[in-house]
Formats: sequence, structure tokens, C-alpha cells
Amino acid sequence: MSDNHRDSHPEPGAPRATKNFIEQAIDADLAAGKAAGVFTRFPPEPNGYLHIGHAKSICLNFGLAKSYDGTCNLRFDDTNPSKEETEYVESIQEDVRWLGFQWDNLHYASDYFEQLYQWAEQLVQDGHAYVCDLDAEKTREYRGTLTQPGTNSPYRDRTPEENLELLRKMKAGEFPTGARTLRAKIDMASPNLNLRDPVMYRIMHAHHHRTGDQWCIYPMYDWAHGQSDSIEGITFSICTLEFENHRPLYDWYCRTLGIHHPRQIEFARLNMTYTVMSKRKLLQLVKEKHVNGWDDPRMPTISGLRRRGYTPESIRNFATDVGVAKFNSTIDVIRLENSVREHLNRVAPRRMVVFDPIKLTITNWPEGKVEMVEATNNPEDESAGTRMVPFSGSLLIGSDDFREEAPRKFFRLKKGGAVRLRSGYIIDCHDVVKDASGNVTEILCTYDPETKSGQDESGRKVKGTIHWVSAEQAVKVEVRNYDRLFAVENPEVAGEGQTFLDHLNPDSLTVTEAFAEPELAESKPGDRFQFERLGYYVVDRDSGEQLVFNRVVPLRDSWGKMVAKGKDN
RNA sequence: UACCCCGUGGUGUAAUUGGCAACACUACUGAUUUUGGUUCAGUCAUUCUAGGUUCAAGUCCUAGCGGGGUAGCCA
Repeated sequence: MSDNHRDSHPEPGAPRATKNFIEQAIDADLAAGKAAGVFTRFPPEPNGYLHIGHAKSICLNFGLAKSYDGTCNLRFDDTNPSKEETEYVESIQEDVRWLGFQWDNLHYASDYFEQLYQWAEQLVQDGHAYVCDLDAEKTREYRGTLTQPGTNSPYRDRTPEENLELLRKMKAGEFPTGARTLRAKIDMASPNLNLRDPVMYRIMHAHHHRTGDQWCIYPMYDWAHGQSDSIEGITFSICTLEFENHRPLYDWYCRTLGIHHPRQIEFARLNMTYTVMSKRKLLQLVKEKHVNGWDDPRMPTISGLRRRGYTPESIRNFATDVGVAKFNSTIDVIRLENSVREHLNRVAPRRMVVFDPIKLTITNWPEGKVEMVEATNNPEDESAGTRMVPFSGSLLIGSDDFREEAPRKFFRLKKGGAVRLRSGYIIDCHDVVKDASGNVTEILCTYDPETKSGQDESGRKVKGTIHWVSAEQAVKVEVRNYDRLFAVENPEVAGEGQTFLDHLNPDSLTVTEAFAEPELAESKPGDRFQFERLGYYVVDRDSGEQLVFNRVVPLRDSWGKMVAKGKDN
């Protein structure tokens, strides 16, 4: 096992150097014979799209199963028909698969509704559950507060016979929505509010995405989740911290029913800077059209990251990298961006694309001549080979790469200076052409024929290398430069009368036209490239006649940093 | 102010379970470079505080401080 994270490019679930607290707990249980193996599950509610936080949980659950040679199920926690939709069921499966995981079994909590009901009758008959007629408001009043104990429901002491009859009538649809509940009979004075006679079933005359109108009573999370785990033979039920207070109830149900008892272990959910992670807020962003759908490349959803150009491998690496603990931390989004940079640096072919172009004419180039020059596809990977790029006397370069007058530290092209054209020749700038208002419209250079890339024996050295395209052969493309969706580290912190929406970054998307080397015309949606000296880009599915590229993430830019700090001269 | 959980560099995670505080990322320096990318080297800590146990405490004990969670017929 390597202790070096940098050379670990894990397959799904590959082992890491040190064990996290969950693995240590598993080791202990396994050694003590408390668990027969590692059987986990990923249990999303199909009421929204999966996001990067879920990715952490997916990597954890599937990863644990893989490294311990166990199994991991995908189970939809579909116990609330009013929120759940088939659309979400499908997107979730797609996202899990795309991340590189395959579940051993696909289940739905709704598959267990009948079994759950049988167990409910058992609890009723054993005097562990009762039908309560209190409405929602009264139930809350009777529950007490954080500092005061609750009081017993007046319906708490109904006989098992009476309860059974009422429960059957509830199930048969004889009462309206919200009229009654089935509650576990535990302890209204418990300091843990989850144990103050929690509701097991509520009446909802609603259409369920899978069971249709078969049921009008639906189990609550606590009543469904642990039992579903139990039925599936789950041994370690991994969930997030907010369920910690639910564990005593989880245990109570399994113990009281006398069924297989998985161990629930909680870990801290992922928080990340410059984004929001709650399903409610993500839904709001979509519904109010602050973004263009769930898979908008600015969204932290798996589908958004996919469209943004993130690779599954980079997300898996990120998940392993941030680790698992119980401390409520916030991960710097830079780490996510780094993980995709690190991967794409190794695998993305390089291409030259010019933004905000300015014309550059080579005055000593033979009229009309086009020369094909050889360019390296990826200096990090020799097997990626080379490609041919057309070079001519009429070129386009980025206007950022030229200044008529420039400070000492400006290594790019300036009047009277020289620079290498990537994969081409060294050129010397001797003059510029300006329009009436004094703006440079054309740069005039000569090229040095002795300095052709790959066969340069001139010994000439220049400080800068810039990219370019041949004006005639360049392909016009659309570029969508995405940036962070929010302008502040923690959008949740909003001032008086503000919401997280007030922190949306107005510059999260900048669309521009750019000029690409012709090779790029062949690319298809999903293809990823490094635009040399600029960043990583992916072909968007919106591409048609004209290609559309999304910026995954820019390259590190130490020059830009110097400029920002005023250290550029 | 009830109960539960958590406090280790700027960030996140470790520390053979009582034995030299480590790894990664960021930031900053420098080197290399036909991408101001990549790569390489270096720099950055009173382990929340105060006591205690011990030859030895990030780790164990006590008290305090700080952060998070919990009062859905949501999950």
C-alpha cells in the first residue's frame, strides 16, 4: 500500500495509505466477529439531482465495499411520494455509473412497504406502537421543547386490539390525509427528541412514482431506513452527521423487532467554498432560472460537473483526497479544481486557440505560402503523438500577448522584441499599424527561418513563447468561460434582508468567440483539450455548425497573479 | 440554555492507539522549461485554554472556552 497520494490514481475504491475512522471501526467489528462482511448501500432520495457532496458519499460507500470485498447497493429512499419523481431516479443512476461505480443490487424502499407494514402490526400487537389522533400542530405541542420534556398523547394507552383495528383502517384509506399517525411508544421525556414517540406512518393520499395508489400510508424515514438496511443485510450503514441523534432510534427499531441489526456510522458531509450544497437551494437556482438547468456547468451537481468537463477520475481523486472525518469542515473549491487540472494535464491533448485576436503579419514570409508545422499533442505523454498545424504569413495572436511598450518582466511580444511562436518560428516585431484613434490593429514582424521548432540550431534564445493560429485556416468557435457561481466563500451567510442569491457571481459566465487551429473542427461533444497557455476545455453538447467549448478550469496563471499584485514591472 | 457530536499549520486529513507532530493542497522563495503550464527544491505549528496523571500526553483524567446538530405527519 502506498503512502503517496500523488501517485494514487485510484480505481473506484482503491485503498489509501491510512485508514479513516470508519475503516478502523469496520476493522474492529470484523475482528470481533460483530459483522460478517462489509455490505453497504448508497441511499439517495429521488427528489433532486446528485451533487459533489453525494459523490463523496458514493465514493465512500462503494469504495468501502470494494476494498473489503463486500457489496454496495443503490437504494432509493422513496418514502415521500409528494417530492419524488422518476426523472430523479434516472439521473441518479446515470450519475453513479458515470462516476465509475456499479451497484450490486438496485432497490427501492417502496419495495419493502409490505414488510414494513407487517412489522408495524407486530409492534402494535406487542404494545410498542399506537395510533395517535393528534394533528400535526398538537403533536408538536405534546412533544415538548429542547429543554422541556414532552407529555404523553391522550391516545397513547389504546389497547393493541384498538390500535390494530385503527391501523388497518388507516391502511384501508378510511381516514383523510393527516388525520392520524402510527407512533412508536418509547419515551416522551427522553432528552433525545427523536425518541419522543416518533411517527412511523402518516396518512397521505398521494400517488407514488412506483406503487401508484396502492398505499395511502407512508413510512417515515426512521421507520423505513434502518429496516431497509436490515432487509438487505447491510452491515455498515454510513450516513451524515445530522443523523447522529437518530441512531438510538435506528437501534431501537432493530432491537425491538429483533431483526438483523446493521451498525450506523456517521461522517461529516462535504462543504465547499463558493457554492451551496443544499438540495433546496439548488432546486431554487434551477426553478428561478439563475442557472440553465440541473446540469448547468456552474452547478455543483454531478451532471453539472460532467458537462463542465470534469472527469470521473478527478472527482474520485478529490473524494479520496478530502478524507472522511466527523469534523464539520469546508473544503476549498481550489482542491476540486486542482484535481481536474492534475488529471487533465496528464491526458488532455494540447491545441492552440486564440481569444480576443489581433492580426500579426510576417513581412518576410513568402506570399501565399502555407507551411504545415509539427506540434506536440501532450508533452506529459509522448504516446499522444503529434499533429500538423498550418503556419502562414497572416496569423492571429491573443491581444494579451502583445504590448507596444512593456515592462521588463513582460515576456511576451513587444515592439522591438522577439518571441517564439509555439511549434513555429522566432519572430521579431519591428512595427505596428494603428487606426485613427491610435489602437494597434496589426503587428508587423519578421520571422527567423533558422529557428523552426524541432530543428532550430541557431542557438537563439527568447524569453517568451506564445500561441497563434493561421488566420486563413482558423476555425471560429464559441467559448463559454465559466467561473464560480458565487462571489463569496460562503454564500449561506447573508446580511439583513439578503439571501444566498445576492451573492451570485455576475461574471460566472462569459461567452466569447475564438479562433481555433483547424484540427479542433474534428472534435465531438465530451472531448477535452488543453488550450495552450489558457486552460482546459470540453466540447459542449450545444455544439452544432459551430463548436461550443466550456472552460473546465483555467491553467495556473502566475503572470496574472503578478499583474494582480502589481509586481509585473 | 436540555441532549448529542466535534476542536491538530492558511485548508483538509494523519500520527504505529501513551514514544521525535506527518502527508497533501494553498501561499511565498528559488531552479528548470519552446505552455508565465508541468516538474523540482526550500519556507510556514505554543496540537482551543487551564490544571492533573506519567520517565514521556495531540492521545488519558478534570474544569472551562469555541463550533455544529436536534423541537417535520421531510430525508
